[in-house]
Amino acid sequence: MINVTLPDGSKREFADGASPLDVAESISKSLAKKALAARVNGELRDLKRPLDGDATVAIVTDKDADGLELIRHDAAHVLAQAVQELFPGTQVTIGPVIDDGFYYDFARKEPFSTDDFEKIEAKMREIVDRDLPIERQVWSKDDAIAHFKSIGEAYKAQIIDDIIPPGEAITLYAHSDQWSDLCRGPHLPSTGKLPKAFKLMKLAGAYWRGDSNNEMLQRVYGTAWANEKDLKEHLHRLEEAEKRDHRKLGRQLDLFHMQEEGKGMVFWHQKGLTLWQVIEAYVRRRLQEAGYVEVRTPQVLERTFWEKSGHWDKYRENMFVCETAEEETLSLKPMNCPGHVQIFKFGQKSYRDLPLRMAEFGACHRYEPSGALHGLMRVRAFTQDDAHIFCREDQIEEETANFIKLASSIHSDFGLERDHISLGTRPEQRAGSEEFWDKAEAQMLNAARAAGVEPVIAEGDGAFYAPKLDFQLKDAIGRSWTCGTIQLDYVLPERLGAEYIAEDGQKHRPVMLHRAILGSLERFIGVLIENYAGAFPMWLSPVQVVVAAISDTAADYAEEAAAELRKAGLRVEVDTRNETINYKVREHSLQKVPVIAVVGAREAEERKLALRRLGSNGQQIITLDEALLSLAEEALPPDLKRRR
RNA sequence: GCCGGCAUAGCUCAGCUGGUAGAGCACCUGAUUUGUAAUCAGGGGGUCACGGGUUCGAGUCCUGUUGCCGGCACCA
Repeated sequence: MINVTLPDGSKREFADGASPLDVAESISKSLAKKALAARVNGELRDLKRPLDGDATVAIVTDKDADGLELIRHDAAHVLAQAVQELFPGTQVTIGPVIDDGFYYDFARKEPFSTDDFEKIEAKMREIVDRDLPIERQVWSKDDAIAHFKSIGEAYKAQIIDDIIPPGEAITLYAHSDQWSDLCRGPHLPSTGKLPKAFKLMKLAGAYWRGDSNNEMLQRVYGTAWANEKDLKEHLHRLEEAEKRDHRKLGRQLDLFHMQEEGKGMVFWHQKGLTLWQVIEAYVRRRLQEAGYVEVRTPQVLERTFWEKSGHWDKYRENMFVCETAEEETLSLKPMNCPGHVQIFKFGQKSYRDLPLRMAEFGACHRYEPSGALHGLMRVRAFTQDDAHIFCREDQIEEETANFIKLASSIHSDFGLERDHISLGTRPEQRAGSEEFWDKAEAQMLNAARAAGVEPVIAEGDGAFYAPKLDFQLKDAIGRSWTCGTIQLDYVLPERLGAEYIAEDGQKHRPVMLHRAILGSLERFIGVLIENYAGAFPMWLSPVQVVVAAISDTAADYAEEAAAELRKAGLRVEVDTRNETINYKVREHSLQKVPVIAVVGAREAEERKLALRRLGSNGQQIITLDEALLSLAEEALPPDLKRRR
């Protein structure tokens, strides 16, 4: 006898060998029908796998997050079977679940085409209709390797060989006798349980085992949902997200453009630059408040300089190098750190000067691989809101914690929600002892916790000389970008000979904290555009108010009102064109101007403004004097608002 | 950099199996002086990304290059 405890706390008895499916059936026929898998003592298991003994059992259906994951995993398997049926000779490799769907990597000489998708999807539906029982099989490692080799699946054989410790058993999941795949499971009880709400999305290349030295496989991405409605909603969300694309909005709102001759370089138009300047001024105030000093270092420096810093050796491929008529070799700075060390080294520094927080809006150039370029998010010329904190070792934690608080406050002032903070730990290739890394990783973790955040551990993602914390923000379609980082560095001060006089009168080596809050102005503006879909809050909006005249009779007053608003510090445009007010409202609304001040004969007469807010079609008629006060107040950056 | 796709007017796009380029918006001109998301009429505008090739003839087919898009790798 097996005692089963259900989620509601009730207990039932079953014969030995009973499975979660029996449990589901004992509860209700409909539950058994909807059941996809079960959580047995917290572990996700196949529905038909017999219970080992007394257990708590929760039936998983497509309403659970677990259920959706199973559906996606099975969709990947069904995709693989469909592809192998349609394209014999194609080898399978791996097919995991990802956000919103799944992918499967195939090895096949001829490229797949998106034209094949329809055919593959039809075959997938056919496999669902076959309702093949999905069976869990336990194999020995050697048998499994021999099996996959015998059927020409070299990649599978290699995975098993590399990943599974010798002697350990592995599981295969078989779609009846038609198809099987190496898999930890669990899976649905049969292919018929897979909802047909799936769709193949895109085709891409991907290196075998994620290593660019390996051959490239063909990756098919798909999405899968519990039902047709969820699928439709997902596709709709993607369409909506596309409208927020910063590259599209950058053109529509006349913020910036890029062109062939300057790959990865931005031409900032007037409105985009205004946004930039507002952001820069805000960050400058926040840094000044937080005890930073601002500096500026040269754009181009001699090769010998970069040799000393170590970049010539380690980073050469990514540097823009140039030669002069006098045969000097120079490089555009790819980062600001070595320059800041020079300023630190200039003259003598005392322990009383520490921590020294040295900031620069530093324009850097990096020769990024062409395939990495992506709108404003990944460019070759960018401006970091960079700073280096020179401090003693015992100041690291406090400085790091304070930095995290400052960065969080700034991100929140911009209305951005952080996805997560990641702690990049020791990479495979690294400098420094294990003790050093143990200590450094603990310092970063403690500092994060002191600032009230629990970082997600990114194994092996640290810099080669020390761990780092990265602030991850998401774009419109869910891609995560690093905006903000703090990295510990003992190496550069050593290399470049930075030192200070301590209380003991001796020279000591400072530690450096590299840190940025926005990351780069370019990327940050890209994220901002997508976050707001171009409809910026008043304080960031390149144009805050458009004064639109209804007819020529109000034109003079419109100019006068605009001049007054400008005097109050607002960014204002006037529209006295010979167009209807409907046309003007539409145009400025599409340009996402937060406030349109409509003025006609009445307003001119009474010295008033009819204010219309973006996104509402009501209006607020107030006197020009009132408007000057209230709009100026509204347009104040968040930090200045707090000071009042 | 690698795999795949795409490239037609300022923008968004149409142009079937090769027969000599089109729409809407934008722009310019004129009329209209307008009350909260497109006033009407007329006009100008394209080496069809660039370079080779096939053909009587190429936007369309082949090929090379560049750029962009989606991934992968990279991002101290």
